[in-house]
Amino acid sequence: MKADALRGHLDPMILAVVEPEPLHGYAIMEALLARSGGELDLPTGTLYPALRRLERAGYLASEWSTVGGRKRRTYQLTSAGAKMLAAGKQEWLTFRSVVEGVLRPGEA
Amino acid sequence: MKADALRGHLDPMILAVVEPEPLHGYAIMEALLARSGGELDLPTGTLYPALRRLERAGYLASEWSTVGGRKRRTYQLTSAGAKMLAAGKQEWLTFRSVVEGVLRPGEA
DNA sequence: GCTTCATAAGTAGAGTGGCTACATGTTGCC
DNA sequence: GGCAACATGTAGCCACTCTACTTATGAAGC
Repeated sequence: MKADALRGHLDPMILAVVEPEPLHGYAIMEALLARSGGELDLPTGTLYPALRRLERAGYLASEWSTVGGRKRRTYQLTSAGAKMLAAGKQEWLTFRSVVEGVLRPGEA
Repeated sequence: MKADALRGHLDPMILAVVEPEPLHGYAIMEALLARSGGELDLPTGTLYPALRRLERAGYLASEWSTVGGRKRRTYQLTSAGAKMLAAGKQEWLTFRSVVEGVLRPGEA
């Protein structure tokens, strides 16, 4: 999977994995990896800046904690983030229908 | 639909519309608009550079012609382009399953 | 004749966001 | 002592889409 493909789709995916429960960055990486069947292996240089961006934008809120001597920054969805996630899901459906309307992926 | 969403997905879509028959730039724009149900209205500043890029890469071949006093540059798919298109369709299926695995868009 | 829209192709420059590569530190296993 | 996994982060690159602009013809409306 090419890198650019992710552009603009990563944000809702991050919001989606923290929706059911707050997670720290490393756990978010693992959740994305698991939920994508091992396909979505984000480099830290992508994830951490994305988290800060989402927090600055008000979609996530973070809190520091220490577990077993390791510092963690745990992110949870804000109400604005929940709205953004819902909008993102809707946009995905539109995007998908656009691409498939043009690509007709069945006709290989 | 946000602009970035298109990133990395535009190329296969362009290849897809010129697959059945060669088209010139303006006609490609219209074909994309039609096939996407009016959603994909590309600015010329996106399309024309993309076409040149795809030609430089060997996926498209172009030819000038004049129709009704208007100059047209008609693009057709090369065999490398056809391969690229097939690969692009496959990649789309992977990408789709990754996003939907993470997003679970049904659970709105 | 003049304006305006659709047709047709292009360039310049900006912005953004995911990437590579690097930096830092802990815990636990061999 | 050394390495893997855990955990967080920054700096800078680069590719692609965008806005805004330029050029030019044909047809319709007034």
